[in-house]
Amino acid sequence: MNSLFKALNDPTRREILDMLRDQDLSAGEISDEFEMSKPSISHHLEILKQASLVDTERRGQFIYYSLNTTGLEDAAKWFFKLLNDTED
Amino acid sequence: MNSLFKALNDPTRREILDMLRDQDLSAGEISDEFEMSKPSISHHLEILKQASLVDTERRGQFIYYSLNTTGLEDAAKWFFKLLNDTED
DNA sequence: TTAACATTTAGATGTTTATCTAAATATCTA
DNA sequence: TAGATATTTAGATAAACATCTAAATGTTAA
Repeated sequence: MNSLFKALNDPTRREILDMLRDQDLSAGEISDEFEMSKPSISHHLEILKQASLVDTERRGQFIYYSLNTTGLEDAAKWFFKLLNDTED
Repeated sequence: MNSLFKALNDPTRREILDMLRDQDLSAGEISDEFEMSKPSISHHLEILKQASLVDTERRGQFIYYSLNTTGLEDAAKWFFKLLNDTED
């Protein structure tokens, strides 16, 4: 759970997740959307990967990133648990 | 959204939220559950409050903390949005 | 009104994090 | 195989963060 919340605690990384909702994107395509160096984006992608929020797949020269919905569901469950069992 | 994810990105704060599911607790009662100084816990509580994850109410000498379910629901909605509109 | 208790504020310190540039690695194509 | 392109790794730096102790503030009760 630690790596998950760590990964979500950055606006750039949340925006990357948002971008991946529509389509898979290569590291370069993601990087193009930000005014930030490629190594920095690469670092953000690595943190998202460690948190099981994205998956990767090499296609030729490119490495494509996609959302890992299982990871997202696990995060959503954490909130459900907190909300559902709460005494009001 | 920034203060929300920042608040969630700490195991102590997440445990505090978990404790508050069952009952409201004073700052001291919360502090008793951790091997950490009272000022540190106070600081964590302040961050949870800024994120609208908890509310406070003074009762005499004590200040009681309770879960703010609205704040939690907003967080849950963020995950829903990411999950529901995703192309698979 | 003073002593005791509950909580927060202030200030300091070590660690983690986001970012950069430079260099390394991997793949494709001419 | 050499050059070009895509991505990551390494190393450095400044900012943010978690934690501590000491001091301040707020409340109760004798």
